[in-house]
Amino acid sequence: MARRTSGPKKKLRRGLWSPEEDEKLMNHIAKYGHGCWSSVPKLAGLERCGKSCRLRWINYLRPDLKRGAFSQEEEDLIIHLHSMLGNKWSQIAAQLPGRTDNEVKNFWNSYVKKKLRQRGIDPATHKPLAEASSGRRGAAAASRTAVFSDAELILSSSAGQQHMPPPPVTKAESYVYSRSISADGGASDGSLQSLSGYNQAGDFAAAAYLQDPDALQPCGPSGVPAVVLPSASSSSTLNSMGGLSPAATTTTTGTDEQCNNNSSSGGNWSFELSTQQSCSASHLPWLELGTSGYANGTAAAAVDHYGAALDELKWSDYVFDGYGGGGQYQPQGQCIYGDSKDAVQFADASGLGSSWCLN
DNA sequence: AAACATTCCAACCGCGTCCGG
DNA sequence: TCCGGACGCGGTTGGAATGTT
Repeated sequence: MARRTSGPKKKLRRGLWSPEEDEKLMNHIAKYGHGCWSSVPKLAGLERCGKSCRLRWINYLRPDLKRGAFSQEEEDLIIHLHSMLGNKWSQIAAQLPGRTDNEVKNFWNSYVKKKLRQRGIDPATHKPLAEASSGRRGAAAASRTAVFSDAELILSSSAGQQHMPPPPVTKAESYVYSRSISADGGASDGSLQSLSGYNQAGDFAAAAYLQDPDALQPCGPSGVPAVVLPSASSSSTLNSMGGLSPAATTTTTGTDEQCNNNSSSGGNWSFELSTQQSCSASHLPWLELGTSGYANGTAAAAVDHYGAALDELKWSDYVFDGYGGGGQYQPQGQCIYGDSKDAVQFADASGLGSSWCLN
């Protein structure tokens, strides 16, 4: 086991952080940014290791963190992303503004896992528990949960539209829960319907299909409209401090130091669609959009629509109550964020005007 | 009210990756 | 190319908070 600290230096504090320590760290970072984490404790007057300071900042002290319980939409998104990405908590958290990987991980382990198991779903594989224990009991469970096989997962309401090939990474398994599950099968309570976030209304309508987990990376080769949001678990942390517009980082991937320099001014958050290229959402290489939800036509129209709406959206709205709060649950409309380090993809999988993105 | 059990989450740990010297 | 420091990530743990008996 590696030494926890280097050399016979003075003993470093461990365990819970005191309010005084928090204040020191916050003050230091507010003034100077974190720079090199290993130097932070010394400069901030803390008897902690840099790693501990970094963790404390990322998971607790950052001003852009979203607090409180996970919303149903967040839960659905987590489940869906986990089905594709596995335990890539940082990538999952990158899709959840204001949430940290640690938070998502804890939420998963303490709540979602149990919930899925109660539904007869293996949280590790997102397949029926029945598959692990074959036999009549398993078959019954499979029937009860009505989870589709991978081959059936990628659905589109467009007749004749070819399914995308299966993701190349085996972990990437995505499927949906049908609402047509028998009433006594656990779906009637409504919770299962929303488990994957796909079955709000009647028949399965549309689902975002990620071609592969890497597709979550921003700015695919074809160059797509991007909306940049601060991530709770990324190195872009400081972009979100002090009122810096997330959009400011749309086309730049600055260093932490650069971020620090940009974080001094106040003001409202705003979103902007980058204008790198005009691009139809249907060209998104990483996303297949079901079309039935597009009442107004093309995916490109959706992008335009979002672009206009986002221009007026304040970050604070987005973070603190924009996540569909108060509105009808519309899980198909989701902002699918790219890797927070650079940019964020904005995607809609069902219909216009849906979801927390637009308030 | 006390003892015990369970849950939850902040923090720690170790490993992998990146990058500069 | 190698080495070491810094960082990021996922898994695990400790203990406070909460629930149950």
